[in-house]
Amino acid sequence: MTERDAWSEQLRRGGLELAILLTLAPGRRYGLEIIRHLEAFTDLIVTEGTVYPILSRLTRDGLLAAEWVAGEGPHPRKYYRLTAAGRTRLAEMTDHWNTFTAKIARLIRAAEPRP
Amino acid sequence: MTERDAWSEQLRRGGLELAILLTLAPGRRYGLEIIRHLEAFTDLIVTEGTVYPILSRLTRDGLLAAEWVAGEGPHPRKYYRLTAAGRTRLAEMTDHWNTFTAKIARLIRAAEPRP
DNA sequence: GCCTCATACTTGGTGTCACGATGTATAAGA
DNA sequence: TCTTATACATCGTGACACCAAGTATGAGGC
Repeated sequence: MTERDAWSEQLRRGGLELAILLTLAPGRRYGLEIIRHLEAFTDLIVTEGTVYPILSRLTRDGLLAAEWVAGEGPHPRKYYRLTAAGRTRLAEMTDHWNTFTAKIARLIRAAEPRP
Repeated sequence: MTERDAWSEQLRRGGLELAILLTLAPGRRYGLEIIRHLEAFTDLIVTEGTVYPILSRLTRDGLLAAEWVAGEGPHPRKYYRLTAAGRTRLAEMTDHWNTFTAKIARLIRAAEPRP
């Protein structure tokens, strides 16, 4: 299904992981907070079923550290923050992102009708 | 395996289809030619096993048209060109790409240490 | 005429991953 | 007590790039 926007889903696949790490760069945040921030700040709609698996994977890989905090809200929250490894990795990924988008941008310019 | 660069592969997934369509925007090209052009023009390394399935899918979806041409090289070549639908779709995708990268760029700026 | 070698396209199997749906738990408010 | 909002977790699914191996064609050497 969803033949139309199958591609945009593909596109997100690469970007979402980076987007989540970037969201955590300024400081710790919990799951739903990340979702709301992404939507408010970039119009990127992501659901829980998408974000939680990514957060789990990033934590398992040592890029994030998780910490339960109770008493702040109606429900205990699991806060995530970047580890040192996560920060290093984020820098690498940002770098990679920039060079990759530059390549695509170059193709886009080459594809435009001659000016 | 390849835990390290698993992400960069993910990133390519979204961009490759766009990159291939962009490569075909100026005119028709055949499979290996697309691979060589991407490598020469953008340093993007893609193998046959990656490109041909994408070309098949895009053709099946009506975005590309294929045509066998013999006598040009040592082997008959299958040339691909954008259809009208493909051109429309390419414009949509380019648009989508631009807005998406703008969102990530915004996150990157927000993640930088305050200047 | 045979044998490499480069060209060119094809295909099957594999692993990864976002996404939707569903479920569980907690506590405030009516 | 019953609803509602918050918050996190997970299973199943389908899509898809990638690797590897395979097929076909003709040119050049000897």
